[in-house]
Amino acid sequence: MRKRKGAGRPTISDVAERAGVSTITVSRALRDPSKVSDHLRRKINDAVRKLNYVPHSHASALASTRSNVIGVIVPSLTNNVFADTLRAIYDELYQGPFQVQLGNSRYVAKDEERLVRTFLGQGPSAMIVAGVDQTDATRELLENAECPVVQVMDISDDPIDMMVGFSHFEGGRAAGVHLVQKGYKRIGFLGARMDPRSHRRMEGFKEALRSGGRYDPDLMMTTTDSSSVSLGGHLIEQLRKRRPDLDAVFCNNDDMALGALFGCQKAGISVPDEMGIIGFNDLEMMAASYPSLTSIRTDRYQIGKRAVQMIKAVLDGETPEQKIIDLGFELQCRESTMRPKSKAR
Amino acid sequence: MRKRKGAGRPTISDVAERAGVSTITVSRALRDPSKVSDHLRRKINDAVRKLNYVPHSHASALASTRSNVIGVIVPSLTNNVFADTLRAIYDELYQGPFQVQLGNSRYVAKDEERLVRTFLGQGPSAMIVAGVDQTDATRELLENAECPVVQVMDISDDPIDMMVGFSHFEGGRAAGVHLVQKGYKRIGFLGARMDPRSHRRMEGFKEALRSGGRYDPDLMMTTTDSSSVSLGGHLIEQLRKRRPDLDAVFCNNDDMALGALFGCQKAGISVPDEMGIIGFNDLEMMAASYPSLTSIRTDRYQIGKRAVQMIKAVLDGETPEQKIIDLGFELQCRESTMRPKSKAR
DNA sequence: TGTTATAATGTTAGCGCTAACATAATGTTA
DNA sequence: TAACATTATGTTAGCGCTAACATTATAACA
Repeated sequence: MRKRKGAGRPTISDVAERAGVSTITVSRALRDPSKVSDHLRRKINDAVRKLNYVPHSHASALASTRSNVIGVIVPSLTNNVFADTLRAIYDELYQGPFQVQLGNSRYVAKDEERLVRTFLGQGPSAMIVAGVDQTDATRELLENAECPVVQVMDISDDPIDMMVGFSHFEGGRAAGVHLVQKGYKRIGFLGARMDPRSHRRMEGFKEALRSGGRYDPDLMMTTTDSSSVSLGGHLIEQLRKRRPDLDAVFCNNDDMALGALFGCQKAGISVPDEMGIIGFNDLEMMAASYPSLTSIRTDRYQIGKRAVQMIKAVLDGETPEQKIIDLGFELQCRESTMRPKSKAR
Repeated sequence: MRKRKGAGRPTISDVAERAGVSTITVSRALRDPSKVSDHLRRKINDAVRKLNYVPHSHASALASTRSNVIGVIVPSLTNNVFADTLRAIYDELYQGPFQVQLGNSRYVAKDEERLVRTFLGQGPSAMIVAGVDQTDATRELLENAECPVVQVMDISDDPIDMMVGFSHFEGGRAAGVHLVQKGYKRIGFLGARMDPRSHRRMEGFKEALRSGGRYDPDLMMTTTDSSSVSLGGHLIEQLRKRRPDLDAVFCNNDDMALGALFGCQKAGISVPDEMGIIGFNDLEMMAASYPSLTSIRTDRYQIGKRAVQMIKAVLDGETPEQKIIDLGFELQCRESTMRPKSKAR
């Protein structure tokens, strides 16, 4: 006897036998109940319940060459920014038949490549990847993938397939313009992690400072350490030690900005009078802090939502009217940069 | 002609043909290279590269009745607490052959049940679920699952299979004991979301207050709204309006605690002199804030790590020496509860 | 040198499901 | 009621891979 024993779980044949029908009828009853008469459907559902039958998704995927899996690759699980987008993706997929396959590239391009390769092996229905800075190999893999691909969080003029995001360069520029307009003179930059998106923010920021005649390379402080609240505090302390005349900073992200605020409070420097602070992303806490913190609001939730909507549309055979969606950003001006006019030095 | 056309991607037979070997040899070369001679292995690897072959994981899972998928179900994607555990799980699984299948139950027990059902359909190698408050049906599904199951973040004396976490009741009690010891008199509780874990924290907290003769039900303020920094500010404002004599609060979690701090600063109430604040989880920001915030430190990363280690051990045929791992917690006493002795009213 | 253990490769069948076609049951129309 | 459309169900094969056994090449040993 040379039988293989399977997983031991009930199969569709067990259900079919118990319900007195063929397997294909069970298959149909489960996938599209309208194709099966009430009479049989009831019998089948009973059998399913009795046997506690759960379809074997791998078998289904193999037979139908469709997996209903959407691969999502983000660079960080702990960064709230991606968490919001991820939540939107899950929310938007909640109803449908799709499953999310989530990968964490940890900001390492080679890891991303590995993940893309693995995910593509599952014949995903679609792929969502963060950013536009894939390796050439990753790009090629995704370009040749037989499924819709959406790059999220960023935009460029050269999408692999589709894109939803906003311009980090412009976001950084807006922050710079704001600080210049508010009358700050010695304007610095605090940047942690410094992934490609952060770099573009910094470049936009620098450009704004140059245009405003306020660019001082000595005030740009970056590190590859990952961002945190405490790091924001440390960096502003260091930068002030080097340049006590510093009077404003644009922080790489909101954690850093909050840390910078705490750092100032600890040092007895008043925000916004002696120090203007602006962050990036506008996490929920920015409005709630005291003083409230100015930030560049980005709609991460919307990004995830639109990405999934685009994917659904394409899978439904529609042609999206635009391949690139720029969701923009919005400067939320709050107390941390509300410098009284009179105080301008 | 009645051929089905497959996904169009190269299959293992294409590789076998090109390398001039049988499919099983290719299969072996990819899964366990030591079982194939150098000579053939090289040929096979060449063919794989030439054809850009990626194994079809569904076919593999079906044939081997092993999926190498570990199902993980968390109640929130945006809550940092789970993000840390999740990151640990991904980190710990990084090397091995395992894939994570992540589900978001949004704190809804029925959704969790649905997810468990779906995940079990993929014949996972293991399951990790958050908490111990599953529905009866979910419990039954998991108890009958033919794979290791680890409940994380919490502990009870009645595990489905294995458990890694800590006692929320004891954590809450420790917070209460701390505030009583510090000499605070009118001690309140701010609770958002109030999922079962938060409830146990509150119960432990109440017990400590009762023991210390400081329990006042009028000072316990809860809401089902999801927690946030701004909510922490609103709740403490409301509670102070109701009871201006309030002099300390234990917050449900750290976001709430930070919000409470900002709320006090806004109202001109000094922390810790006029108001003691203690949070739960000890997120990174707690140590960096000003004043720094006392919290109950929990090792979420370690929880994820140990969960995966237990799973790996079981899958390797080992019997874990303990089924329940209590990782405990640690009160981090910081400025926000450092009330000068003299100030006690 | 023949016998036996070991390593390397191949053959066959089947994992559980669904696509594609086939057939039977029912409804519709003139 | 014949002729046809429509709906409901069944039969068969195969998705791409690997378990289990079979065979052949190579090493080890008396």
